[in-house]
Amino acid sequence: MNDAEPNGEPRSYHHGDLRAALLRAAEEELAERGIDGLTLRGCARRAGVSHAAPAHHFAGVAGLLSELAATGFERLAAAIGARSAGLPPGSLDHIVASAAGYVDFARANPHLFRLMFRHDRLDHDNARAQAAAAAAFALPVQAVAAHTGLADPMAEPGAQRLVVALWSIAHGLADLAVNGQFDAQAGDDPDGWLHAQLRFMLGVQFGGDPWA
Amino acid sequence: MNDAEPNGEPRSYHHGDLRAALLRAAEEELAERGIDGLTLRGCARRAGVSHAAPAHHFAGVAGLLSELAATGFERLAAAIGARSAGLPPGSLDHIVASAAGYVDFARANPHLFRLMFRHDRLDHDNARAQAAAAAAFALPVQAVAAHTGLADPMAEPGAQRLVVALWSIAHGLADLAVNGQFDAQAGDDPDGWLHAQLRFMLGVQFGGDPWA
DNA sequence: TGTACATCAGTGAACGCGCGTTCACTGATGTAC
DNA sequence: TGTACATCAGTGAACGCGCGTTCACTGATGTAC
Repeated sequence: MNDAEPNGEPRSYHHGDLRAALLRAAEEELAERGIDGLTLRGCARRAGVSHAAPAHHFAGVAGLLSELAATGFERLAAAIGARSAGLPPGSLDHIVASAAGYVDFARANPHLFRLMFRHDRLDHDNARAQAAAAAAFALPVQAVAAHTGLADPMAEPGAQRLVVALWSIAHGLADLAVNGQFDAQAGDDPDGWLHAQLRFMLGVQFGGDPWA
Repeated sequence: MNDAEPNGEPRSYHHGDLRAALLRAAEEELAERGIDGLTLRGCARRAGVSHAAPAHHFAGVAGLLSELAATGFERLAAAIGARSAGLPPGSLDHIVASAAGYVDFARANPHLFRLMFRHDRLDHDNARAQAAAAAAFALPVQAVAAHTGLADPMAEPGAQRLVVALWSIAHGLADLAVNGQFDAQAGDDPDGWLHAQLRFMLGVQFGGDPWA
């Protein structure tokens, strides 16, 4: 079957980069079958390797899922950063773009997004996942810092509420959208509908004119 | 073992109300083991009945979970109604109380709350679950109708955005809280912290003075 | 340059597990007459 | 009031399934000398 690399070279006994290949396979399994349909054996199968091989690279299915979740948080942060790059830090445009990055990431990777919050399936002390999550959660804090001019928004109750508001609004809209709750309302332009909704909500919270 | 009812009467061969007993057992299993730890066999075990008995009452595990989810939506609507009852319809107090009912229900029933949105585990066409979900989702529409004076808020873009804002804010805060994301901020009074946060967010959206 | 050896990364068979489901069955209940 | 019978709601054994994990193994690689 899969005894050759894409370039046509025969595959050696040693895979060479099985760990990365398993992570790719796991992400595909996740996208196709969902979190509960993902198994170590299935990932090994997809990677073209015996079912016992993953044990050499991951601490069980929780270890593999945690690495996937870490990747998810890293990509989430990257998506937010890419969206808001170039916009004036702390501006409403910057904040709306950040939230849009959050929502769009969730919609593009629904199962990965859900996995990232499924603590029951993740290794509680995977260092990379914890760091990636912390880095992603730091983004709304930075946005509010720029918006308010405060060095540490979390130390000031009003600014902390703004941070939590930003995060909750993006997360709530993303989660409901991922669950298909807006299918009836969003019509044939869900992107436009969701972004208008975000701009409305954040415009009110962050002081712009929401009706503009 | 469990061959007697709580009142001491010996249990007959026929259970009498096994369906209800299985639902109770299922809810306990759900609370203790989570969605993925709940099995038909486990529910039967807890109800003190053979593992094949549930097949007489539910269409597989999806059928049982859907009934649980339906109960969840019914209780969610009841919790929201109980919280906001007596407050002036459409007032900020009414809206904040409704959202607080949503958030508190989620925190009190984390696994049930998660189950209600796990479409992959539910029967897509369970009539009771669909009706219960629709009834719950009608509450924010009614709240905005009272707030704006519009008969059908969903027909007017601005009011529709208010409905979605109310729902997203409550849902986002609830979901993040259930996932423990605010443990660091909420301190030793999570109720007070969450309610202050809700009042802040909704106060901005619904026109009161959020700093009051 | 060659050889011995340790280490690493895979294989494939085997294990036990709990699950959902099926099946023939049996005890209990209700109804017709 | 009694009897026959159909139906219902449970039982318990059995099935096949895919899973995670373990195990002895083997091919490939790297290193010491």
